Amino acid sequence: DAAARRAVLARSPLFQAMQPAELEAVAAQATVKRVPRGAVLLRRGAESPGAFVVMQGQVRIATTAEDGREVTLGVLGPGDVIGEMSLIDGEPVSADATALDACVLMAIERGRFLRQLRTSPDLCLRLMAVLTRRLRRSNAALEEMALLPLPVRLGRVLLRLAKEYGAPVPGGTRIEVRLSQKDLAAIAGASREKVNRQLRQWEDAGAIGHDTGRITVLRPEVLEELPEEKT
Amino acid sequence: DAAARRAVLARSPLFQAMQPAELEAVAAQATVKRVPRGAVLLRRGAESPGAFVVMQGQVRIATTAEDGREVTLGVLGPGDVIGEMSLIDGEPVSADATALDACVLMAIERGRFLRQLRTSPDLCLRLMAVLTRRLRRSNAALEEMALLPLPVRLGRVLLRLAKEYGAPVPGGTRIEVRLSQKDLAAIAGASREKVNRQLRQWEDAGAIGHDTGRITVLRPEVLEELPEEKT
DNA sequence: CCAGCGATGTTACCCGGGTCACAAATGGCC
DNA sequence: GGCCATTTGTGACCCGGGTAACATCGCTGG
Repeated sequence: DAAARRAVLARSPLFQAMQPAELEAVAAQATVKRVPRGAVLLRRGAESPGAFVVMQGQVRIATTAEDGREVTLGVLGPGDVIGEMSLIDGEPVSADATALDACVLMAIERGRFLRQLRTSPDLCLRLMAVLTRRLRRSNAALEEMALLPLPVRLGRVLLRLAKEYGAPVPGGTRIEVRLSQKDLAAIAGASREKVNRQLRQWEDAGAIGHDTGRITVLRPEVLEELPEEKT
Repeated sequence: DAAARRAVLARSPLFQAMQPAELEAVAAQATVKRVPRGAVLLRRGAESPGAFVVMQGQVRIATTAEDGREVTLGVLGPGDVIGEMSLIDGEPVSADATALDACVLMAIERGRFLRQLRTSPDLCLRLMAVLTRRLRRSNAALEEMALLPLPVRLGRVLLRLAKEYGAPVPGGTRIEVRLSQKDLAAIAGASREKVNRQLRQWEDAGAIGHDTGRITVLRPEVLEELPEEKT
């Protein structure tokens, strides 16, 4: 549906503020793709299949080592772009992208998008801004991983998810993403067991609640203020 | 010296392959800045003072927590750009940049550079490629930090430094960057003591050597092949 | 020239958090 | 409804690597 496409594009950090004509051009040429939960959109090592703009649902970006342990680099939702890195430099895809939900995506073909980039400095600048934001976040994650203990990291993950994908419910904010404890562990960079214990502890303290696999943040301040420094 | 400036620009991933005329324009308008070892080029939290292209020397990008512990996000050398992130999105600088050597830099003024970006899609694409490469590296670092034990991480750090800043000497490759063990620890994300032990161990095994604060990689294969997985 | 401070080298100790090994609950899905 | 697979919940154990606390060795600058 063309109207829906435009609506998503308008909210996207990449395409927002684009001239209506250009926007129309993008929306018109893009093909919409529907995928079920669990679908693999990008596979590490593959050639760039173009990029996608998420219209509905969430996508998890992660890498898996040979021994099965994995690290989640981020969770992206409506308006976000995936696969743009390989699209830009032509290198192989560097991480796997899998759908956490049933997703609706807009596929962007490589050559066409590159051509569009060449004609639109504004689009270029916005894409740079997107890359820059990712880089900032990646660096921040690296710093946190190196300096902060697990409970703090996990707390921040939950707060961020609540901010980005949260819906207000009586008494708190419900995270509308389907994430298992294993997923959370991969995001926070820890073992599933540790995550379980920490969640349980917060639940006992009334800081969070959960049902049907979704977590609700009840008292953000408890997750926020944890011993960043000791002594 | 204008010729030297052009030479550096020509080797830079950002400016290489630029039209001679454009290149000339950039080189002409830029102001050269010389700073001593230890000089702070960017300070976290500051407003963007523009960007710099490193012409000579090395620069360390790092963040410091309040308690003094720090994480080094990267080491940049001739041809590399620093400060471009804040320049692009106008957000405060997110990491500190300090000179590891006496450095020669080319300062790029923000407004002017943004204007130049608007007129040159090629420049845009190359800047995106630079950002993309950084993002790939940052993600890889995150993954390594989460999954690999310290000796492997440190080995990779040394190999990378040798590849990027190494000079061939009889029997090996000498890393021509002045890095203390503390610096290495901050790069590998570990304690100084651990780094010391590991280096000593490799030195005893004849894999590396050192004098005057510089490390020489003698047998790269020893640093490469370490137990990535343990059964 | 030598005082002093940072960089190195080394040890003993301790703890966060990972691993292993389960039991219980949940929830798709025929 | 019943079955199998994935999730969740917990305990015991162990180890990598951080911390603390030093001795020594250089540069480097006054």
